[in-house]
Amino acid sequence: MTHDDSSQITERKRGSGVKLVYDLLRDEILDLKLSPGSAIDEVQLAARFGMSRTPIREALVRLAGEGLIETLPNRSTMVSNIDFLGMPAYFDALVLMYRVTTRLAAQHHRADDLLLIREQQAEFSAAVAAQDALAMIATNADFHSAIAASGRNAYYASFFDRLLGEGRRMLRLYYQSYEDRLPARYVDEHEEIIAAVEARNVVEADRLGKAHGEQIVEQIGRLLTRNDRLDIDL
Amino acid sequence: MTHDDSSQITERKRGSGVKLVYDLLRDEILDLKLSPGSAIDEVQLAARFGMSRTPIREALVRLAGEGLIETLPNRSTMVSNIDFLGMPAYFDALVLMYRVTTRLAAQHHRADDLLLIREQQAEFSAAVAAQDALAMIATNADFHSAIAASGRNAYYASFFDRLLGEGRRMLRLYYQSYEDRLPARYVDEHEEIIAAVEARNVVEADRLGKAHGEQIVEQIGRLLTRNDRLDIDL
DNA sequence: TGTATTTTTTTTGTCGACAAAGAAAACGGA
DNA sequence: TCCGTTTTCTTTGTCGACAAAAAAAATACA
Repeated sequence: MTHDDSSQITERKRGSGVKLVYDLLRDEILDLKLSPGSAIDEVQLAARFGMSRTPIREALVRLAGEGLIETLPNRSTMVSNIDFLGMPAYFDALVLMYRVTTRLAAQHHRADDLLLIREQQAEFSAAVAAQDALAMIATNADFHSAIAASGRNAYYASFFDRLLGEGRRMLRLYYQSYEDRLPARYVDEHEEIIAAVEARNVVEADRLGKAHGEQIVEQIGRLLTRNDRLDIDL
Repeated sequence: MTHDDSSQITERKRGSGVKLVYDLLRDEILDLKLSPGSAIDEVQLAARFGMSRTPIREALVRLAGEGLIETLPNRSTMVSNIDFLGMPAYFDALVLMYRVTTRLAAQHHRADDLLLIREQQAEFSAAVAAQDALAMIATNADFHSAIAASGRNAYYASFFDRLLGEGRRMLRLYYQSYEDRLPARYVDEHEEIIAAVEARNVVEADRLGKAHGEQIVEQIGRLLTRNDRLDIDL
């Protein structure tokens, strides 16, 4: 038994249960609290949240729609594995979306967007200062999500959100091993991005978005090749 | 009453019901057989398919995940409206994905991919010859989906599929009004794209993808401005 | 001991029922 | 007749139960 939240079986409002389960499970998956490949038991979840299987099931269907869990027909459902083979494709898409969303933000942002963006940047900065890896990862995603939202293209924004979500799991691996060296640089790069967006400097925003994305990709790539070497050395 | 399929309440295999309902509803929505904004009644669907509300509900949750239907809390669920205000953003994303997927296809396709692509092109060509608007729209999407799949980037491919799906509804409007003029040109452009992909000519594939996308966007744009003028003239 | 077959157990997919939340209709007072 | 209140009706969200599928365990047989 790893849970002791039996005390919070309080009255919930009708219809709120699904969102509750969905949000919590999503976070646990993306933070690697639920490890990829581990099984998910509907009955156990139902007991844990003090509700029937029906709303649990609905939350699982939604998560499956996002590719975060996989459901074998008639048999167990499990947390999706991280697709290491597909990582080049992932990075390609991620960098492109960094570029496109930052560029569009420079073009289409409105004054009050910057407030929200600065807010996210402040939270990211605070997480870096506090050395809180999990918070760093989440607030970094929120920052870029806010940039994307200010670009006023819902299609890019939702696609980017999905990529960032998937990326949270890989970043989690990254921060687990490297132990907080470079995040300070990301804070500075974020500041540069904000400046370029505010100045409506489209070309510079594009360049910074691309560089920022490639930066992160390179770091993760370095981690992975290091892990490969370890395998060989054993 | 518009349905008379009460005869096909045959034995289904356990677990197949959801997919059945999902696929059918999805097609009906994208073909505009279910008009945007129209209400969806769970009970009625359950009766129509001869099953309980539970699997119907699961199919609806999935469709909601793709944005094809909208669910107001505690109140009715309805087919999503086509977001005309968001169309510039949509076209922007669509053209970019035309480019990227065609480009990647030229880079990464394998020999047997071309067979599938040519198959889809043949079906599209047949639909054009038969003047079957609905089939044209669906097979056109399938063609570009096959191109994207051969590019070996699952992230782009699934995003593109979603855009193409949403686009089917707009194309449906388009073909309803214009009555089959330009489709023949699209067949030729598809052939050019296939040739560029097969020759692994990345630059040409990129150019053709972009041109093909902008072509379609321009046509739809023309339709919409014409409609605007009609409104003013009344 | 090892393998094929049957039985038990676990877990999912589906069902019918019921209560909550709105919407629509019925009602009443000015 | 109009407007606010109450009552009925419709539709959703949730529940507990049960049967189908597959896995795991038990059994039989060589």
